[in-house]
Amino acid sequence: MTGSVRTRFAPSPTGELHIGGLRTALFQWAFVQANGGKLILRIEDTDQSRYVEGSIENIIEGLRWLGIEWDEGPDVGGPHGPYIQSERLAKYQTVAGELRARDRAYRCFCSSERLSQLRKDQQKDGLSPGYDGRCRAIPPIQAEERALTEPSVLRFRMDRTGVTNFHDLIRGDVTFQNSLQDDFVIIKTDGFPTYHLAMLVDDHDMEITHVIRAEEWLASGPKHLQLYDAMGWSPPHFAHLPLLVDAQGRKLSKRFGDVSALDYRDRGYLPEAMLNFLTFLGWSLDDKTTHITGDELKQAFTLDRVVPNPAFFDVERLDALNGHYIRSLNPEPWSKNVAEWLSRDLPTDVPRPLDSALVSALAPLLQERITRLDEVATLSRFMFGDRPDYPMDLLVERIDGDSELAALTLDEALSALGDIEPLDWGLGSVEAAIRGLQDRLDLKLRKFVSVLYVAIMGAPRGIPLFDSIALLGREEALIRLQGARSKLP
RNA sequence: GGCGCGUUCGUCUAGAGGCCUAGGACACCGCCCUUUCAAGGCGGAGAUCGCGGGUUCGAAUCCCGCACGCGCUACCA
Repeated sequence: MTGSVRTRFAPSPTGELHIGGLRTALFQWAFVQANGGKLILRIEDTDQSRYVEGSIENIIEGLRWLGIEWDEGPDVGGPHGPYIQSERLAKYQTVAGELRARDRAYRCFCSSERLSQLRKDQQKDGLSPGYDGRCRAIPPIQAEERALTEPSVLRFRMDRTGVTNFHDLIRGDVTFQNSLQDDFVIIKTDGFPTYHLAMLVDDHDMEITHVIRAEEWLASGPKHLQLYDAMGWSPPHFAHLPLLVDAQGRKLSKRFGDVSALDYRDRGYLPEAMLNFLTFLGWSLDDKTTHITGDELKQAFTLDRVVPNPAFFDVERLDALNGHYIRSLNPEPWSKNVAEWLSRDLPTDVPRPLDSALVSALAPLLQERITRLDEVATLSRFMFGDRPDYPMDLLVERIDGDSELAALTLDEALSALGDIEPLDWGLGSVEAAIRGLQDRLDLKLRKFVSVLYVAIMGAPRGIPLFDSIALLGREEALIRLQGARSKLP
């Protein structure tokens, strides 16, 4: 591959950046990086009715979150701008005019009612649905006259003979019968181009060499190829990426739930984890690599290692990866993350800024038992003045309901911890005191420690107990133990 | 309905005629470690490579047919 590779990510501003779109962008970015090429971001807003305010910002934010950078786009400019299609209308009109001059496009006055009735009839008769070419034969002069008073669209005159085939970089040769093609709309009643025309014009203008997009576009290949041919332009290379699907094997959609890229960020997924996860949805490096960074990916990516079959978006795997990356974070950045998510999620009555000494003491205790950052607050809110509320049953849940043992454990803990001089309070003394309980109760620590967990944090599981008690402070720890004791007979 | 694409452990994948009695990872199970929960270490179970025909000394890998799934079938992208 030469250094002149150019590809583009071309989302529609119809809402939030879709996770499937993110994966497409990631592959495009990796491809371009691996080949010393350029990535172009282009906004395809030719459907005014679907435009959603803020979409462009959301898309850009989502791409940046993953570390994807582009060389040309609406925000960074470039030599082929503008990069928003609604600002390039004149270009589409020019090409449409050229197509008409070449008799490859004609006005169509058919109403949408007639068109949908036509489709219904065709389907009923087992025919391939498509425009029947009713307006094909209207003489151009006559069509222009009618256009003065009647709404019309512009259709592309497809060549219905022979076949169209092209080489897909991922699937190999693909062939379509031209007789099954129909004359599709290229300029809508409102004067805007459809996707097919706008894409063609822009890809040509922007000197795109590789069109990398999702498989759902495969079937429109013939349309695009004929359009290129009609204009006498040479087409780019095509690569259709496998779809991301849900557990039922269907294309990911809102039905699936979390389809917005940034929602994953907001639920505590690390960009490194998401990048790693998405990378292996359809691509692999070799027979054993399961972890990869953006830097490694942009060195190693090749389209010929993309598989053609769809991939299930398995959140369990994302979770595993996220846990992996959380654990691999150095103390500094991890602590920063904890502070951030704590102040985001802790109840509002906990005063901010948070006690930074406490936060950094807490951080290492959390690191190994968290999958998503939004679990940080849940696991540590008991440390921030939030006395646990729990039913008595929970105290004895893991000791076979033995409330006598629970009471004894609490009494002994109260006394052992109470014996520690306030000045001696610390992890060492607390641990010694609790461990000392083993002799007094003549039981292994693991046999009764759950009672203490519940008393201190309100659950039989959580971050390490000794640290928690030490961090909580002597007074507060004793109060909680007493509180637990008072629930028992 | 038509056309297109796809089909290897539950999942993501490795595999481009003999290296495959099919490898890795997640999930699952067990053991170890252990202050709970995790994490970590070790081990296990799990795929007659969608099915049926060929070609070949030999096929997950090549060819043909079938089945199933998905995608497309808009004045949406």
